[in-house]
Amino acid sequence: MQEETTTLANKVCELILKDIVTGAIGQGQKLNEPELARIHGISRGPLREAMGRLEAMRLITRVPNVGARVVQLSYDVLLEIYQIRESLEGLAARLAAETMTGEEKLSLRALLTSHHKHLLDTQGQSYFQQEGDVDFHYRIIHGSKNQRLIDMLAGDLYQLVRMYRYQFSWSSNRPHQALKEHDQICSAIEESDGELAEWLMKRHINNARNNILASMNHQKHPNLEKYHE
Amino acid sequence: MQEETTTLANKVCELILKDIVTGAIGQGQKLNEPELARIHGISRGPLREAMGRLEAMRLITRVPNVGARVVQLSYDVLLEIYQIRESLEGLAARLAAETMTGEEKLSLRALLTSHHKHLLDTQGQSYFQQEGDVDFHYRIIHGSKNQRLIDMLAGDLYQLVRMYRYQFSWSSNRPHQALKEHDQICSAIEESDGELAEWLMKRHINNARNNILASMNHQKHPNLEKYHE
DNA sequence: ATAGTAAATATTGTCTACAATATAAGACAA
DNA sequence: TTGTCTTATATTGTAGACAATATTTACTAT
Repeated sequence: MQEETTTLANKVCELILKDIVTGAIGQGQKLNEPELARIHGISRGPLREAMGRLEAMRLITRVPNVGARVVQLSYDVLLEIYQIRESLEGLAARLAAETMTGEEKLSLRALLTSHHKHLLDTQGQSYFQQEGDVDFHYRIIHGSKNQRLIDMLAGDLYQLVRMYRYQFSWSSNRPHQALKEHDQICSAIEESDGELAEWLMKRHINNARNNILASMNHQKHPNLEKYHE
Repeated sequence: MQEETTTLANKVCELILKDIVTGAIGQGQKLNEPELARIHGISRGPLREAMGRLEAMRLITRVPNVGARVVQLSYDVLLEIYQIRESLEGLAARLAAETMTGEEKLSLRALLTSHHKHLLDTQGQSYFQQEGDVDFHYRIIHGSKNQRLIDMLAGDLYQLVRMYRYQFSWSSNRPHQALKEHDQICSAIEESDGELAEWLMKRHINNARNNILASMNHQKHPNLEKYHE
């Protein structure tokens, strides 16, 4: 029983998505259709379809008759995203607190326990911290049970967040504090206190936002050298 | 100076979008590619690109090797959307209050004045009320200056809201109350009181949501007869 | 040298044809 | 009649060729 009925456009979209998120295809870089098609061994038809999806999730921008380029990351856009995340993930936390099952809550707590353990073992190794943060938020988003909300947050928006994490070396340098905040949010959810969960999540994301703002003062343009080509 | 450098896919996308929103292409209806292409006098290439965009804004759903269908509207999804709107438009109202220029504020007030006038003239004709409501929210969304937020609210999400307005005959039956709430929001914005603007907007949308919930009890499935084919 | 213009090239947009898959129709057995 | 299998049809996915637009290059005039 193979559920994976997919298409060339889907597969290539995934591949290009990864290259853009990790920076293998740099910011602002032009996407040449014949070249990309040749690289992936497909024709331009499915390639253009893949590019259409990347455009829909705003990882590339297209101009008619001119072509497509990878978006340019900036602190301004990052702050825009965090404003939106604060609102939407606050909502997600409230809904999660109201609708998560006992099983889901236990699983969420187990996730935090493992994060705590890893944090002690590795003295806050940043890579794990990043992925762990993504996991935690991911769980809560899905716990909201609001499909549209899930699509918005866990779909397009998070690809951009991942892209920033890879390429904007701001590297959450407050792992212990973040974990503590996660713990508070988890507790509120366990007690089905939606109002508190929302408030804590919004503060948590706002703290992360302030962390970014602080790092802006140190390194104004962290990766201008990547604007090659 | 013609700025409208567009493409066939763009134009046809607009046309099909309109047909879906207004119901000319009914809910759940299959979209046949050769047929649609013939109707619009284009080939399947640009048509598929147009359909990709409609899929991205979640007006149609596609299954590989099977095809595309118009989404089915439901009260559950409508409530999901209103939860999201409450959060995001609340944020938009706060940002608008903080960043709108004096000129924009004057224009917003003028809009409300004209709405008030029309409401008196027509005794709350519902069509105008609907469009007026869209206009008001549209202005505030753009006043937020957060491009990502603008795209999310004024782009994909509002097409769905429009679709519900056309096909889910819930017809805002509280025009005077809604206008009064708009007036309050506008005042908060004029005074640059972001916190109040956000709170008022959230309550405004929550009221609309409750209005929908109330109508759910009267007419459970308002347009099941449209599920033809 | 530089600015402007025209030809040449490259890239994107679109169409047509073909391959792969799914759906519908029909034949056969229970 | 009903259910299943086979065949036929229709529809979607993909490839390749052509048209339209943009970009680059080369050339001329100032």
